[in-house]
Amino acid sequence: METRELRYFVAVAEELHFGRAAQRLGIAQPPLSRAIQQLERRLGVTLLDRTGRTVTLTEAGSVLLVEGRAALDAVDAADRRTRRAALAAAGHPGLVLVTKAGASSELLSKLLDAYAAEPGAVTVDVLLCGPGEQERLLRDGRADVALLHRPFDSTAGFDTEELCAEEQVLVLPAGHPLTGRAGLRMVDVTALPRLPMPRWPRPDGTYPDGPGPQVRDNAQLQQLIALGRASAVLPESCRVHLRRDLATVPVLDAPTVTTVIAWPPHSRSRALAGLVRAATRL
Amino acid sequence: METRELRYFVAVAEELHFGRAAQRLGIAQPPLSRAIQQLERRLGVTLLDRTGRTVTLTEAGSVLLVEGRAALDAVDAADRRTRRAALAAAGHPGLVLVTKAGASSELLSKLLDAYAAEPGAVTVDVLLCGPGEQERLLRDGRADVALLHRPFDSTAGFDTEELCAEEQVLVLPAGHPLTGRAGLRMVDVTALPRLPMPRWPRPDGTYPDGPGPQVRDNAQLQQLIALGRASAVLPESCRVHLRRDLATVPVLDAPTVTTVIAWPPHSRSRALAGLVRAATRL
DNA sequence: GGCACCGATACCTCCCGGGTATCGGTGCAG
DNA sequence: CTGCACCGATACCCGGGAGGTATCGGTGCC
Repeated sequence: METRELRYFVAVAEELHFGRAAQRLGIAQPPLSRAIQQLERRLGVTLLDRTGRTVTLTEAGSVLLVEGRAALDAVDAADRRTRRAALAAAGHPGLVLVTKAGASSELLSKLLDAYAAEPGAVTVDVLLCGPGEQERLLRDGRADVALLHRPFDSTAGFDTEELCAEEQVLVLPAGHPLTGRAGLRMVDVTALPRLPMPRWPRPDGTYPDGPGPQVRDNAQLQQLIALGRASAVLPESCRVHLRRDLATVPVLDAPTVTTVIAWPPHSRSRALAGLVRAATRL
Repeated sequence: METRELRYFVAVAEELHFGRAAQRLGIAQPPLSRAIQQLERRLGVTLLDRTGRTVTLTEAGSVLLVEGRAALDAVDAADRRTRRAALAAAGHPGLVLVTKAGASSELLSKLLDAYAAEPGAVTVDVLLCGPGEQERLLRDGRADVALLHRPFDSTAGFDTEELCAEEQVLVLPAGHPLTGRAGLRMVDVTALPRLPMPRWPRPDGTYPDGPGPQVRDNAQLQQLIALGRASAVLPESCRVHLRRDLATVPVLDAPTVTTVIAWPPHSRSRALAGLVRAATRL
């Protein structure tokens, strides 16, 4: 199986439309149809049902969508990591660390300081991204190491080391009646129809349905909470960089958030090992 | 990057010889040379040093060897898992479980029995293989799930669940003087020049250097021990299927062996989930 | 210094990936 | 029910590139 075929199939499987997929790939529709047919013939498997006017994935097709994406990420990772290894050999070493924008900033700066103090430390570029993007960046080689937050982020397929665990708090506009409470339960939180949880974009840019406002970043979220249009349950470490017009109340039965440092398995980089060592010593 | 290019590069990187690599790939040498050059040009990276008569890997080349193998495994896995998904959809479901030949046989049979008793259980094909091959089989899709033994096997990149931990014992010919001891230390074991540890083949079929005899499977190993030509440190569960003319002595400071059940991340199979559930309930 | 070895180059062929034009089936509007 | 718009498949053509053979050029060893 060639990566070209995989890329073509993934495009069709995502669009469920040969014309749009071809457009996205920058080729005409007929060659795309033929490539998919050839792929199906070589695999001996029907991947798509073209019944009438709609295209749907077969069982095997959805497996290939998932596995094919993973394989393409692995190929991309090979490409990028090779390029970066060449740069590193040419005297420009460096690590790319990715983490969710606005999370664990305190831990992160402590980590960077601790690592920078080590002998032989290397420049660390920090990449901030939206929720759910980190795993992708780590898998396809755009990043070398990530700070992930269980249970929100999946650590499947990575090596990890736990760094810290923290409870979660409900973030409210200052002066809200609940502010006086010493602790809340999740049922109390979901019983706040006037302050619904905001909706974050999915990796593809669309938003899930629900009552809450759409939100794109942390500043937006805080403003909405301050305006009394939303509330949010966040790890307690968020308090240090919260606006002054917001208050927090511990949520006693919210899941504990564990911050972990994660990296792709089989990493052999000396610099990465040093960073992980520095992290575990924090 | 196309998988063809990756396959070519991996062949050359493993052989460190364009002629042999071309032969292995079933093509002539000149197209192979050109393909590698083109790959280097497209990456903008020198992968191989052709200084005079020998070919060596550059730093970037060794990265691409490791990453490229992983990527090719991922592509193979996509292929195989898609085929198997089609078979499963056609009414022939089934799981392939791989484990080291001669290890954890008791645990394995208990696991298979427990799983078979579950409602909706599916046929489980058991694949036995040599040491170090399991991870490969799991990564490239030839197996769905594995029983691995830490710290011998690496679980990097897989999801795992611990099943049991056991201490290790030294296996000796019956009647050996040490047989009477209640426990040993590793220093006692390495101080047995007359009974050296055997040498197992590496994944590529070659043997490491050392004083011990070469050994290919469990029966060979036991015969060599019975003959007084070798000894071995093995998990204590091996005792149940040991020949009668062998004896065991606990090794107190040998690393604990943990048997884990491992599967590729992102597995969405119902059958696999059932098997893992059965395993954790053992 | 000659020779054997090995990767690179030159040059040719043919397959296959991609393009355009068109067909054929499906579902919706009027 | 009929026409039409939509969409994937087919027919056919073209060009690039992958693969083959012959050969060159550099290196190291006898």
